[in-house]
Formats: sequence, structure tokens, C-alpha cells
Amino acid sequence: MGGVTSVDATPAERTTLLRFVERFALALREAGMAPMPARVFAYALSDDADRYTAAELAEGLQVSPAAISGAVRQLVQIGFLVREREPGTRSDLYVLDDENLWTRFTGAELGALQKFEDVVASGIDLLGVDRPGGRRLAETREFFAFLHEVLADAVARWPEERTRRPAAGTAG
Amino acid sequence: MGGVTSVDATPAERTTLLRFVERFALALREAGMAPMPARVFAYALSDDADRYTAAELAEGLQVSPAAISGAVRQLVQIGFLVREREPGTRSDLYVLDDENLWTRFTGAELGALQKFEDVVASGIDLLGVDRPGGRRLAETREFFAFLHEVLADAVARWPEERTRRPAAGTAG
DNA sequence: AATGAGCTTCACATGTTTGTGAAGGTTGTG
DNA sequence: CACAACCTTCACAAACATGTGAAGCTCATT
Repeated sequence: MGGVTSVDATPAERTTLLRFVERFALALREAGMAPMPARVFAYALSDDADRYTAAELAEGLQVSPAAISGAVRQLVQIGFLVREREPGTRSDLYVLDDENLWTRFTGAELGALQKFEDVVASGIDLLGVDRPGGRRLAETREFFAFLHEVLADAVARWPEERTRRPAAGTAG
Repeated sequence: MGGVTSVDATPAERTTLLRFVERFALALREAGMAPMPARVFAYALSDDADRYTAAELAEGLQVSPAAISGAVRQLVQIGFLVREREPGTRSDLYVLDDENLWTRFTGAELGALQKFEDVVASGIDLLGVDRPGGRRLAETREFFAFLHEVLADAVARWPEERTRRPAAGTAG
């Protein structure tokens, strides 16, 4: 199982990488991410460079620069990628925000959860709690609040937890 | 703020309910649910009946029976609705699985998380860990495993936690 | 100031998803 | 045994999303 790097990769290794990227991207899409951002993110994470130019991403993923442009904009907005620029260079560099990556991911989840809580709360306000439906909504809100707490706690604990876990090898 | 019930609701109250249902459904869609199942679920939760016939759902949501048919099938499959039949009745009844509702919801999330873990694990196998990309994948897997544990624990604790929380009133 | 690399924006063709209407099957009732 | 209520399935039209090509903009270099 030799390492596959962007520098010395054979075409076959590149194909393997891209196939994996596509599968990873699919999972991300099912979690709500748009196709192209999902691909770009999966690729940037899985390939070996620390930073990528837009052109490298387009070349690596075999898609048009236009597609990259939109994707990185979204990814930067979410915080998955950071835009950098080397002085005296014409092109932007996109960097994975390694440290905060999965914290950010979960942060996005928390945002969705907050949205749920808000919507449900507004429904309770609008419709009242003294009805079967209102009581169900109230319990729904309780559950989301609980989940929110749990996830926020998990995010807070991750940095410590991370050091506690041994670096994992390969799995079956 | 009087209660809005399916029995004695004014048209205005019905409109308020449907507008809320649409907003709630939107949040569910953003979490990955298809539009019509999202609407049906939001409606069944928010309106006051304990059980609904397909016809009632169609009438209540102002959509065609055909749309309901597909939606309830999916919801039953996920486990959000339970299909019942009163003896001597021609129509099926759909019931919210009240007790396990949000446990099931989170269970679905756990499934998605498992999928992530599997995909990432396969990538590590395929591409190796002795590369920058591989190390990132390994850490990704660690994080997902951690999140998995946290969520599973939360689901297990919810029944107890639920009783601990006071029934919530309305919020601002 | 002109050049050109590199990125972005825009309009469009393609493909997918969604909900409807109409037809068909099933089951209890008169 | 015919009828009627109810649900489901199917084919279709409309809406939406996606990525491409082409044109345009920015900015370091000459």
C-alpha cells in the first residue's frame, strides 16, 4: 500500500484517489452539501498538498475552472477552506483549516439545529401549547435543545479527546 | 393565543398552521428530507389529531392523494409514521410514533455518520496513511467515531433526560 | 502602457426532481 | 353481484439544479 501523492502518482493511483473522492463527496452530499463543494472539499482533504490553487483543483478534479470558482466560494464561506495569497503571486491559495475543520463541520450542524429550535419555537408561539399538536412541538423543542447541548459539549471536548486517541491505522 | 385544532379551527387559524408547516418542512428539507414527506410529517406533528387518514392529510395539506401516498410510504419506512387499521374500516390510519420519534430521527443521523466512517475507512485502506492526505483522513475518522459515540450516548440518555426537563411554555 | 496568466461571472443546455391528473386495483357494503 | 370509497401506480409537465463555454475583469510583470 504505497503512498499516493500529487507529485509522483501514477495514473492508476490518481484514478483510485478520484474514485474515493467521488464516494466521499457522495456521503457529504447526502449530508446536505452541494455536489461541487463536496468534491472540492473531499479532494483537498484526501490529496497530499497543503494548499491548492484553483487551477490545481480544476486540474486535479478534471472539472472546469468555473465550477471550482463557485465551489471554493461556498467552502470559504462555511469556513472549510481558507483563502490565502503568497506575496508576489497571482493566484489565490486554498488551505484546509486543519485545526478547526471538524469543529466547524459540527458547528454547521449546530446551526441547522438552532434553526430547528427557532422554527419550532415560533410554531409554539403561533399555535399555542394547549393542544395535542402544541405539546408535541414543545417536546420536539426540548429534544432539539438537548441535542444542541450534547453537540456543543462534544465540540468543546474534541481537542482534548483528540490527543487521547491513538493515531489510527488502517481498518478492514 | 387560543388553541388551533383540526376540529374547530377558523380558516385564518388553518392558514397560520399551514404556513408554519411549510417553514418547519423547509428546515426538515435542509436536513435532507424530501419535500412532501417533510410536509406530511410537519403537519401530522403540528396539527391536533392523533391519527390521520391519507385523505385527511391530503385535505389538510391541500395536495393530491397521490402525493400523500408516496410521502407516507417513505415516512413509514423511516419509522416516523406507523400504519394502523381500525377493524371494519376501509382506510389506513397513520400515527406518529410519539415515543420513539426523536430517537429515530437521531438514529437516522447515526446511520449517516456510520456511512461517513465507512467511506473514510475505505479511503484510508485504499490510499494509505503515510501521506498528508492519509493522515487527514485518519483524523477525520477519529472525529466521526467520537461524534458517533456522543450521539449514541445522547440517544440512550434522552428518555431519562426528558423526564428531568419541565414542560416548556412559549418562548419569545 | 501593453501583455497575459488567472479567476470570476453570465447565459445556457442538460439532467434531475417534484407533484399532478387520470386510470386501475382492492375491499367492505347494500 | 354490483357499487362505491379509498388508495396506489403511472406517465407527464413544470420547476429546479448543475456544470460548461465564452467573455470579461484584475493585477503582476515587462
